[in-house]
Amino acid sequence: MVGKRSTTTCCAPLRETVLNHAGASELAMGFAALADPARLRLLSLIATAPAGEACACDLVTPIGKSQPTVSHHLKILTDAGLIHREKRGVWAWYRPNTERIEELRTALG
Amino acid sequence: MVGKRSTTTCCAPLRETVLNHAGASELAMGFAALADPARLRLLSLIATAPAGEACACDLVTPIGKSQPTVSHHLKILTDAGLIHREKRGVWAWYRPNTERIEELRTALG
DNA sequence: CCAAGACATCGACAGTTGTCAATGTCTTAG
DNA sequence: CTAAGACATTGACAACTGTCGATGTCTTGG
Repeated sequence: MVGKRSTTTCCAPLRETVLNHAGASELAMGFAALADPARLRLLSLIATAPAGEACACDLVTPIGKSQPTVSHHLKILTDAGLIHREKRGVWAWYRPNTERIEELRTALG
Repeated sequence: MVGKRSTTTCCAPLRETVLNHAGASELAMGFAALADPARLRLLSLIATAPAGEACACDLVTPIGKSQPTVSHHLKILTDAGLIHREKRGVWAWYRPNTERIEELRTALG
């Protein structure tokens, strides 16, 4: 259950109305991106970064996996809309996409 | 990333402190259970049920998958701590585990 | 232009997941 | 006790996922 997210705003809290198929897919893609410890730690590292953004170069060591693996996880988080990537010179900078995170949080509310 | 959850309370919001390995695994198990459209719709059906609980017998048709598949998804949600199962007579009744759902919601906060 | 370095992509592989048909285990009506 | 029915479990299979080493693509310093 990975894939690129659509841009529609989504969804009412699960307990309020029965989730339709489209909304369920949309949310499932987001939660799938959170369904891995390494990705959760990446998101946490990025969200707690002092300047509000983190350099990919500082993420490989704390995660303790290979550089391609970390790059892969960052791509999944990006495709799911949970983080935003910006390439500046040689480095890639990541910051959390608060709206999308809040969207998932709202669904659980 | 499925499995039975532990009973420890978990975790501070991702943005407040960097998630440790144990907390990451704990959360990942929860989010993995949410990473499927059918399971999200099941949880939604259960959470919106009038009496606060839903009979498994009323869940197969709306999901549109086979009975064993629905049973399988309900087990995953149960093992992840997101819903609670109670067998009464011939029927199985499910209700949401609000604390566990709130736990996941808090992590995204 | 060249070399070094940061990051992404590719290819491969083992492990996991979603699905269903078939079957098993209970519980209750008669 | 027996039959029917609700639900769980099993077995099988294709599809997907996480991981890494090797390699590719940029960007910058010299």
